[in-house]
Amino acid sequence: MFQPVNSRVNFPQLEETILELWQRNNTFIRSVEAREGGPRFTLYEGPPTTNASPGIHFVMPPIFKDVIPRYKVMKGYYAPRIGGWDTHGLPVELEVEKELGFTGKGQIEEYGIEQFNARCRESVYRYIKEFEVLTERIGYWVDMENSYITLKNEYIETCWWVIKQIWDKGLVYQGYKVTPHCPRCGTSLSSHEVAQGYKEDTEDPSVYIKFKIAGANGSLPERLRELVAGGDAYFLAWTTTPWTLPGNTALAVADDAEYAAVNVDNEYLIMASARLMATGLDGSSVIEKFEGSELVGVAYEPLFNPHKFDVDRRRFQQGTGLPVQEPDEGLTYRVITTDFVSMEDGTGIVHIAPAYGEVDYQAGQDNDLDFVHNVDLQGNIIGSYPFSGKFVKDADPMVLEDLEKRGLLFRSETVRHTYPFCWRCEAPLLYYAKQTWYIRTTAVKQGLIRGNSEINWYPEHIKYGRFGDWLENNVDWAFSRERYWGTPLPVWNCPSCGKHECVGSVSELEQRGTTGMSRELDLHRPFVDEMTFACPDCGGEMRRVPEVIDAWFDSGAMPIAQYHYPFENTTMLKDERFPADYICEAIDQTRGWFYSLHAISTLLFDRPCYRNVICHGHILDDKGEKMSKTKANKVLPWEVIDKYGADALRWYLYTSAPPGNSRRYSDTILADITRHFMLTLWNVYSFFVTYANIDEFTPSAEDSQLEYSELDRWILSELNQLVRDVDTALENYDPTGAGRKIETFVDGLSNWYVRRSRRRFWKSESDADKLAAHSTLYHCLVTLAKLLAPFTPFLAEELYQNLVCSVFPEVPDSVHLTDFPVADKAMINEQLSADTQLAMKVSSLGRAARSQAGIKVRQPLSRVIVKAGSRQDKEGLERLSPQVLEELNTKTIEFADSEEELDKPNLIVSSEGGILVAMDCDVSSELAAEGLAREIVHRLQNIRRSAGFDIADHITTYYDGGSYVKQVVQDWADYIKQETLSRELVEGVLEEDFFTEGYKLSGHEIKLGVKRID
RNA sequence: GGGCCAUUAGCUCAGCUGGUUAGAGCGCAGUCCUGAUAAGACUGAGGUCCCUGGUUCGAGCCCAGGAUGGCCCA
Repeated sequence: MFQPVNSRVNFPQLEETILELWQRNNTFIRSVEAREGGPRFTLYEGPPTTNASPGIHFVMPPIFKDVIPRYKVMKGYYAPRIGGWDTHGLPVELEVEKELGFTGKGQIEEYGIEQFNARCRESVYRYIKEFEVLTERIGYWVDMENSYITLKNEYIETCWWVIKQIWDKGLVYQGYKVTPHCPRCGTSLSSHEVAQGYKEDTEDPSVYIKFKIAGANGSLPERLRELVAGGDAYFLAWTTTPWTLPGNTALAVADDAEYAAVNVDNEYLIMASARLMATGLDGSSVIEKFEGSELVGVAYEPLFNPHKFDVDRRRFQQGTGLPVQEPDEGLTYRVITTDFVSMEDGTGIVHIAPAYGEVDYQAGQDNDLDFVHNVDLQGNIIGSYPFSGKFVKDADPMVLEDLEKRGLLFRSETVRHTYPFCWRCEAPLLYYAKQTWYIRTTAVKQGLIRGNSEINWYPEHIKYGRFGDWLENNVDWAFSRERYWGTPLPVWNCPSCGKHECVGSVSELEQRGTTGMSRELDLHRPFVDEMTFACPDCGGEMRRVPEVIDAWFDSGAMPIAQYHYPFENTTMLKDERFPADYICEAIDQTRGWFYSLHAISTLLFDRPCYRNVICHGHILDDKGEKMSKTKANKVLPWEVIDKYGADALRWYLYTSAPPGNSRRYSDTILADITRHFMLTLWNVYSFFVTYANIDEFTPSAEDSQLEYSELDRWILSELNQLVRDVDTALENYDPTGAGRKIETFVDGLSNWYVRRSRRRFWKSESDADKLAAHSTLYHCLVTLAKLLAPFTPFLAEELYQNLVCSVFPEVPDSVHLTDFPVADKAMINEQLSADTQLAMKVSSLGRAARSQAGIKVRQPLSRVIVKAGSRQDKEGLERLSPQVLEELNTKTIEFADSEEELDKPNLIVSSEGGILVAMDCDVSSELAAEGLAREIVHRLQNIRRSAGFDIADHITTYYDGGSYVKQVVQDWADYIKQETLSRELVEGVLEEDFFTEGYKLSGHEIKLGVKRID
């Protein structure tokens, strides 16, 4: 006996009991260990950052990670999977800052780095708990007891080792460069972090500024000198960042463009001719025209002479850096030429502030320009400007006000454009020249590209699209952060002689005679900052530089850091733990983890560290918009799981769209999936168990003796095709294709096989045909359980436990310990598949014809006439005619050769795709009587059901009606008895304790009553 | 400004190498069927296959340009 199965099922509840079963039996670990000795399959866990409670976006990667190793295990692979948590970095610090109510870095230092970092540690462990609970609940099997955690000393030590390796290759350097800087977090961001924070439609000032040409300068071109002599002349430049104007040290023109001097209110403004129209100055009179090259070298007066505002002026000098310049009251700057002057926006004259733009900095270097920093690292204006002390964005209007007073503001508008913000704290980023530590990834660019050629990307276009392009445009990795909670950069500096040393391990620190290591070792700040050692060159005291490293570096080092290589697990590079067979994360990781993994692996080993990647899109809300806190459109995973269960969520993610696409989530889709797929399968299962228990069917291991019907052979053929297709799809990292095939199969199983087979299951006699039906359906369900195990592990387990474990005590005690099904090619019959599809089509057309004629299916008809599309089709239909006859409730099937033959008044025809199906709608008195008999059976069944009888209960049936009704009941007595499990049919009075109902059927009054026989 | 992806019914998605009248599920209206079914069948309404050109005997599919959305880069 199988456990009885209720057709009403609560999936979330069911899953909870399965979870307990797995826990009790230690099923996950055993599923891994059972395959020890098999070929190894390695998954790398991309560690989630544990800085907040997990949202629905968190469940997408683990669900796609899970399906492949589960499948591989069933195929015999040894696939231990280790979890991991990304615990360092800005996001964690921000969470703690929020808790403490901090708004800037200064408060952290006041609070104390030791306490601050302790809170960071506490915070991540708190969130790790939440992630663990959710991970388990969604059925993601990963070893969380041995998870790697990036904050551990061992993990950090490996990161140090990696940096030392790169250092020794001469690929770590400190550069004075313009980097995207977050004034709130007080640190530079790497290019992949910046990428995550662009906001479109950001409103900024759009201002046109007048730069007065210095008349005293003698080097003016002839025509310009005449111009200046006649009145004030200005260059007109455009900017969206007024706060950078005090840092202006040059104007740039395109040397081959035409510039015009126009007369505006008796002043002369010079700008590109091509931009006159866009600036609205095309109506003004053009006084003179110049080539851009003619303007180069022309001097103009600074808007703000730095010396008047107590700000240093430096100058680029080849080789010597940026020495401070002497004060100069009569300071002028000059026009230069560069190749990035746009004629698409602005005035064709570009304002250059070398401290605040990458190209500006470059221009400064190339032209030995002056360099003025008028902003500090917190984004506040320094010096003694009228707007000093203000945050740059707040200073913007004050800068303009000041310029307007002096008549230097030509026009002030606003513009909407795309601007980068800090991906975490949303402060506007400032491009800011400062010193940062870099890894020279550009030195291994060819290796990065070559390695990528060996990686399989799903979807494929990522390979030479987004990821390939990214590698082609590789820039050096700015990997230091001026922060607190992170892997400390293991570089020590000697203040006396300037020597830098990189430390690659704890033992190296010890060997150097490092002081400050006495306490219990913690490689984080501030403890590591207290560790000092003597400079090998001059004997000075070497101190660690203040920076920590980008947390992306941590996660990118995980292939080896999770094993504390090379300090432990020294064989890991050779025993198939490296590289990974499979990783899976969201598309935004092309510049994140996918890159940091690839970069570090290439730098260290000159080879990729992963072979196959599923790169999935994002979950959007039901309107196709990104889920975000501010929009309040976030879907919480727990709500979904508590309502529909993890399997439904998993199935949705696998089958609704290919993983590479972004997808819209809505609650109704989960409801739909539950009804359409999960419950359909469940009902087939429940149907099977119901009848198997009634018949005391016991599956046997060998079923070769069975007499399969055509229908059985058909579904078994479909099943074996399914096994083959699912296997192939999963082999090719295509869970979506595999899942969709399973869906189609389950639909056919339920709505053709089971529907067509019902009679075989409920007929009274237990014959060979019934046994074949039971065996076939049993085999389908058991195979489905195994096929579904990687996708919907809970439902699969439930089916397996009840259908298999309860019968065969010697089998593995979980579906996840079984082997993946193997297709029996001998069972595949393509012809039968095609024929059955045709029979379905003909049945469908026949029903359409009946519907047209208004004759219900319960009324038998004499014949159906089919004009098939081909001889082959006709033969196929002939073979399957019993199924068609039953489905259409007709006595005979005939075949026509031409459409004309179907053109008769009693024939109602329906057609599609060259197939014509005609129903003969003449209802003889015999057919009418049979129809009435079937109608009576149908009514009796309904009474039985509403009376609450069990399917197998026997009854006595009472009936009353006119003579025609009585005659029909007598003529069809055997049939009625058999169908309704009636012992006898009693004509006459209906006693009150019976269940009775009265009807009018085909114009005849009839009363029916039933009573259960105990 | 550049790159990648998507755009097919009200919604979610299929659509093979270019080949007859472009499909499914959900939803809607109606009819039917049903002792496994929370299901199923049939009919109907619902399509400018994002747009504009081009290649071709033939384009949802190939090519060019553009639009919208998502992601990424500047």
